[in-house]
Amino acid sequence: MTSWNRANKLGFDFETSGTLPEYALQPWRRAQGEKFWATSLVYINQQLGWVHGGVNPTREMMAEMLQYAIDNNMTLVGWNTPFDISVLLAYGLHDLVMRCKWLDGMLFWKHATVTPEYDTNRSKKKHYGLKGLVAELWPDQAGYEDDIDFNSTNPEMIEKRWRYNIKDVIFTLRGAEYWWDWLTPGQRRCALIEARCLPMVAEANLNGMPVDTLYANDLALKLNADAAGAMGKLAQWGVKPAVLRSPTQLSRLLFTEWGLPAIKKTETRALSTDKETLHELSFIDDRAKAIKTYRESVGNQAKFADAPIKSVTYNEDGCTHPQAFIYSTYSGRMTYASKQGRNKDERPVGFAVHQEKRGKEFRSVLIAPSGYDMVEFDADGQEFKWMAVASGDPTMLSLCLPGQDPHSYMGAVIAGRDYFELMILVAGEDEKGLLQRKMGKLGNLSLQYRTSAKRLCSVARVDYNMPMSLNEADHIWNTYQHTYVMVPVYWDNQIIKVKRDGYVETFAGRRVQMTGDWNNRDLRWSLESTAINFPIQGTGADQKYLALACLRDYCREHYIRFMLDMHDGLYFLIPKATTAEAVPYMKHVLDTLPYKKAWGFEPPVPMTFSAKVGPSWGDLKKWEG
DNA sequence: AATAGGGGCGCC
DNA sequence: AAAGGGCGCCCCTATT
Repeated sequence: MTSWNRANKLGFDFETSGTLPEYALQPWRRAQGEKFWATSLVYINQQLGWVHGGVNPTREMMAEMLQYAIDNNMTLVGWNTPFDISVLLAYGLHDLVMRCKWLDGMLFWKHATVTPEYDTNRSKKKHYGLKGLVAELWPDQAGYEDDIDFNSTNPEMIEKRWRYNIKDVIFTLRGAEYWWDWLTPGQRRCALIEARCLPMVAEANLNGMPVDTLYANDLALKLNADAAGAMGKLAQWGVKPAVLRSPTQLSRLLFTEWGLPAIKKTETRALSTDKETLHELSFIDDRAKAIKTYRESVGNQAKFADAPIKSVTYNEDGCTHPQAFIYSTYSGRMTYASKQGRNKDERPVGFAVHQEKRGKEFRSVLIAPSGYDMVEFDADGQEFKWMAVASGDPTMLSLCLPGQDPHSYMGAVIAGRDYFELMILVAGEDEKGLLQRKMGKLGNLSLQYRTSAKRLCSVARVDYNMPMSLNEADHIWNTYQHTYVMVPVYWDNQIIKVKRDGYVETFAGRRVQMTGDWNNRDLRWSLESTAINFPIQGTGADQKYLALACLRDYCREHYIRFMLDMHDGLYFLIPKATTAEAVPYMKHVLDTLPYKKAWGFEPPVPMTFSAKVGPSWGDLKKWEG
């Protein structure tokens, strides 16, 4: 990874507008009778010292820029580049876009400086915008964006905006170069792989995902009926919905008026009214069960039925457009924003797709566009495998080999029976066998990161609805410690190492600064947990970006669209006629990702993916190739 | 009226 | 003393 070469970089930036000011950030409005447009495009060849582009840029002007970059083997450099790429895509330049190379200065800045949030300022999330960059690096230039009207058609303002646009590109190039210099070779590798995914993320944000609004309406009605049913049971007690929606009022009702026993407290020492509390209370009082049902139904309706419908209504294109951000977590995972603007000005472009409940009932809300199959590639046992690699635990590593079933193994150890015997029972769908495997799965998934027996017990009871005593939880906890002996050793060693180094790295070289106050009683546990967790979770993120990068060309050649990232699951839309050929090919690419070449590290166990195909998110079937 | 923060909860 | 981590969104409440 060499030093920054100005000769092969082309800085660029758009200014945009729309029939409403907020449409300036919604390129998908272009397809709706051109309610979105670019007001200005600047691209700069720093080496040759010229500025190209112009105000009211045409599709031809944009194509010219892309063709120039391709012909001269130059890389386009932007700031928060997915947005600007989605502008180009909205103008119909898909093929050229996918053939170009892209970078993002914001991405470098993030890689260079990211630190866990609690390590710096708990309340203020750092922003990595261009204006913030200028304020930090060139404070005398700060405020250059003042008085810019992005929507005005006044000739003076157009001229002013053009000069502002030029400044943006200059700062973009300077900022990208500045932060590139900060990066270690490993960080540069990761950032470049991530940058390969920029146009795919731009495409997903632009296209959004079709919502089955009829289905979503039915779901809303059903959840509404569930809530009404629960409310009906509570009516004789004079309970009002508003009370159930308010933690303070609910607390008064449960513990003062009804005199039910307290289960646990919140961080601020109030009596908790959460799901676990209601779950435990439901064993002694049916009213608690009805309250739990009511709260879950109401919450799920708002989040997963009403919100998708609202976004489709707002977007006017039958689609929901949660906006993916590559940069938003320190671990490297993408997150999705459902809204643009804040508070009263909120624009509901999407919904909380990342939190979508598991299960057909909810996930059927999202469907493939006509002519496409929805395809999911899921990284098999991703966190279990990376923990096996990180800890070097021989038992874990052997369970990552083909034909093994880690959950059956753990279940067998917990039950004190033979592993292969249990595997046979599970294969025959024996009820007791399946239950023992489920227990093993719970242990494997819950105890990887220093969870206590107490918490394990709660997860089992509340989330899995499994009866479990604290004694049984203790047994599972102890079994985990004895089964994967190197995992607790990894925890200890990792804490010492990260404390000493002042940073923590993934297997790929992604890095987070960890120079916080390890002696602070309130911070220590969090810092330690990040030290343990980051190599696992962050490597998963690196793996996802590598996967996307390696699939990009194939997707372009076969009109396959990247749709959604769910951390260890990647979703694509594949033209139906292509699916039969594409799925096995893409699976092969994913099963043989070039880790050694990309990261300089070859995982000692096979990293495989499973494919699922179907017409909607709720109706995906395992691909039997 | 608008905003910030807490409680709670969904996913990985 | 006890403590998995990472997020974003919904709702309510207190504050200004």
